[in-house]
Amino acid sequence: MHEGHEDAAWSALRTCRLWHTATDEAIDRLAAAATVESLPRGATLAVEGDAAGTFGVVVSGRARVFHRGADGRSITYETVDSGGALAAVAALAGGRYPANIDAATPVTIAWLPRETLFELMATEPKISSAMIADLAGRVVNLTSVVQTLALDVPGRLARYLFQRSLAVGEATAGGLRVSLGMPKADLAASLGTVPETLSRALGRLRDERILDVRGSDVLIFDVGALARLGSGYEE
Amino acid sequence: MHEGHEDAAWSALRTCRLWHTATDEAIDRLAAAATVESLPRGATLAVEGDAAGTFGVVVSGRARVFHRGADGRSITYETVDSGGALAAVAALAGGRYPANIDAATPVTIAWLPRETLFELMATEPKISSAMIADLAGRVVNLTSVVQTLALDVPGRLARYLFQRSLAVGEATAGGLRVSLGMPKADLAASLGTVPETLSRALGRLRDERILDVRGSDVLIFDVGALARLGSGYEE
DNA sequence: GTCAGTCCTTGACGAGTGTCAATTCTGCGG
DNA sequence: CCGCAGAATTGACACTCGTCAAGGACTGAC
Repeated sequence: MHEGHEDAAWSALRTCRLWHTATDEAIDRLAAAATVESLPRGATLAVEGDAAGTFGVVVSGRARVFHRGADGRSITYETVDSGGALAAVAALAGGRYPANIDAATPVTIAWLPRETLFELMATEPKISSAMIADLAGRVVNLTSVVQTLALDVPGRLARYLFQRSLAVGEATAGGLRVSLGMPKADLAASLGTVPETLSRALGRLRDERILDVRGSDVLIFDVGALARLGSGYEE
Repeated sequence: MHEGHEDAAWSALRTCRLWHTATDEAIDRLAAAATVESLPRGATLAVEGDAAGTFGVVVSGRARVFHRGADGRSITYETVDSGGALAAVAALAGGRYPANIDAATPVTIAWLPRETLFELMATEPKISSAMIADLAGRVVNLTSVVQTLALDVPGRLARYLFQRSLAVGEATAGGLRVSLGMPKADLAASLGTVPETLSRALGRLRDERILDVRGSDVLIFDVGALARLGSGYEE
């Protein structure tokens, strides 16, 4: 009944880096065990503290993994795109989700029982290496989140813009043009602040002649200054 | 020449949970490859960003893994006691330390070339499972660090005291007696703040009749209030 | 007992940031 | 061209927290 979905799911499972060394037959077994689900933007996929019997692979769209503080403000741990694993840590470590997950865009997820992961690791030992590499990368990524939180808002903004300029920066006559990639309100939330403070931070960087704001793009004049502000080694 | 050290090192390697399923012969090989080093309190073991060719196992004492912000303030990721692994992530993931490490007490460390870890994983596949469990636990621990950073200082203090009350709390007539476990200056640093603010936070909890300060111990009257303040679900 | 050194506490102040409210900007339909 | 709704900006203010400075308490040595 869901043939279209399941083909896409197979591809997503195939490209998931957790088991990129697995055989196609193993992927077939995974796909057979998977439950595919499509959800609109904003939908909740997992709630911090809930019991976790399954883990997921993103088939399409983008999911956001985050913590929500007492006042409702949120901190983003990571965003996961097509082929990425969700809640793998919950499946491996404990029975509970250590974070919330929601749909940053409309997403399709293939959910798998955690047992299939254990079976896969048992039958194809090479999978373990990929898993270790993925987890180690996740640890490094989380330390980066902590470093970001240690910065003030202009620093976090600079760090974000610097990383984004490497990814989608486009050299023009006036400077390096970078789109913010999302509405300013969303960007503010993902930097752990509010639109007012983001606006002031952008204003401050503009006053310092580091960049200029053009709607939902920025023109960067001094990439080095961004790197300096964002790395935490200023002055 | 270092017989005493190396016996202690062997025991530490034997108790390290990364390879608790390994054979004694494998531990012998590890011990033979290890370089043992003793350092005084405060010594630097690793610097964020440096190239990492080795990883370590704590033989005795306690090491602190932390990030240092631009202003010198530090955030503690974890503390590692005897039998714990240091810089394992750097060995596995990239070539560089993602954090600083120093000696919280005088420590003795057994340093191992990262290749020995790979050899061990290759010859004893079960090691991989232990490694995965360790890394997954590390991820969970780091998300807890992020949650802590999302709280204000009284919240962080409450979280620390709550966790500590579970570990070393001692019921007395006057309330639950908990020792802070370290000088207040060190506690302040490990909570990511300064002694002055810690002192005020303790004063505030005292004013709210949640606890009382007795030198380097606290008497807790209302454990539930601590749990509430520290979990981020107050009011 | 006294003295010195260390740790802890308290007060005053400023920087950064969230909140609330008012204003301006932008895009779009009538 | 006008008007409207949502987004973005700006200003005023309170609160947390780090810094600096001063004062107090505890410990150990002589």
